[in-house]
Amino acid sequence: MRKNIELNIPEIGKDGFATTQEYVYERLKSAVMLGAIQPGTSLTMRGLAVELGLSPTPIRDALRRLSSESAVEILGNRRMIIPTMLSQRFEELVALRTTLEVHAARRAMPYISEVLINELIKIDDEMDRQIELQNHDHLTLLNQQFHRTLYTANPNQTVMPAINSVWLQLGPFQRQVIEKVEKYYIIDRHKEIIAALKIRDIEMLSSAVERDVFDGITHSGRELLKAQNAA
Amino acid sequence: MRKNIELNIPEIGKDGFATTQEYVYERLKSAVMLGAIQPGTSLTMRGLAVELGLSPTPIRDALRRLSSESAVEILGNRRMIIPTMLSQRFEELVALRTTLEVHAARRAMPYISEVLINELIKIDDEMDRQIELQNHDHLTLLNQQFHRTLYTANPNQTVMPAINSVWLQLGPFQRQVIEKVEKYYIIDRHKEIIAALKIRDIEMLSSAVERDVFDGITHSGRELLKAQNAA
DNA sequence: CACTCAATAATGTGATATCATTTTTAAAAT
DNA sequence: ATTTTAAAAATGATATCACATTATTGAGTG
Repeated sequence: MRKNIELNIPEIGKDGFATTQEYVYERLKSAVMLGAIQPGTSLTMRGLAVELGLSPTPIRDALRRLSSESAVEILGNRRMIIPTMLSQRFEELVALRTTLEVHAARRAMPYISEVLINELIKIDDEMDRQIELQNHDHLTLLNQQFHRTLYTANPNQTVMPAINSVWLQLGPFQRQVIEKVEKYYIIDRHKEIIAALKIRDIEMLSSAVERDVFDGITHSGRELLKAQNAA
Repeated sequence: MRKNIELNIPEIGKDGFATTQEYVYERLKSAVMLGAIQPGTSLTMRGLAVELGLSPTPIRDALRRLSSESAVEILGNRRMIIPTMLSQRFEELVALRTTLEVHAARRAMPYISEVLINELIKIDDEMDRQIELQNHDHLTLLNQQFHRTLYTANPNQTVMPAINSVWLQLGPFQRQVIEKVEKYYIIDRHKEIIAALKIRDIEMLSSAVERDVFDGITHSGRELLKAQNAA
């Protein structure tokens, strides 16, 4: 029997998307980002087509796009799965994420305005509220919104696609971390980032972003992987 | 009348590719990389399908993949073009390329072996031969092979897709630089990279890679853009 | 009970058809 | 000549179909 894939993602509604393919892409992307699809799950075009009530064509497009972004892995036998995390890959991903986000923040610095800082403060305030509610999905999205707002302050930035790809690759694992690590403290380094922006201190900004990435997933991710290896 | 797209790329032959889509992708990728398709050229699925004697389906897959990698731009009206280079985008791309390649080199350092160094020397020797022949296409490919060999020494690296994307975005412009800048010196920083690898000096490696990117395209690219703005 | 292997089902790929939208064209109007 | 505009052609998006390849199943065998 076919193993049904859980897509318990808030239905976004096909409206507002120019094409069906884009709708499927955004839906699957958020499912991967938020870890709604378990690593190891194999995806089939026809299966998803039935599940979403569409023809395989737009599904195929969306899956290809996701595989371009390393969000889904194409096996030799043409099967597609959400990759499982391994310790070495994890280390590479967080190192790359740090490099990319520090780069993006530094390149955004010249474009920081008071308006943008206020926008970031607003997002961060909303995050504080969601931390109390322990709403992890919403928190993940807000966290990404915070970082994306900062990095896209630079109107010519070319780094967001790479950052998105890394986020996608870490998404499913982060969900596992949140679920399985008991004491998952959300430490908010955004205050430091905002402080650095206010005084236009690029070195302080760099290290604040670096710490944000480290505290956000690196430490607890390593713990989970160590526990998995021991078992 | 339809403007025919020049695809004067050495026919690679459909053999050796698992799927037609992959063949089209590799063919178009090398065309973009080597600048065989002029920036501003608009690509149509049906046009390419006729040109390559295939159905639109695999063409579509390949184009979508290339657009995921920012090699082709999708306009609002669903048209696709090879993007033209602008000064600000160029600065972002070379800065990102530097960041990514320095990162990749540093993460590869622990995996460097004597065998790998010899492989790099072999590629570099071949480059020296091609420099004399002024064979720019072959040189570009060898240069990429040199860098890819270094970065993929790390078996867990996750940065190559991002580097490939940047290479693709700089490809068409680099061709223009080679063609239009009179004195296009190819300065070979690979000797420095190899020397740094031999003595396992990571800071020397970082700055050698940085200089290699700068000398390779940054300086002459800026000159061309300045000349274009003046005109 | 474990294993082999053939038949059956399911899958990804690529081609074709249809449709709404966009681009091109060329004739008409100024 | 230049602009307007309506008809024609071309295009991308999606659905459907055919086919070769791969996975699954289950009966037979040890």
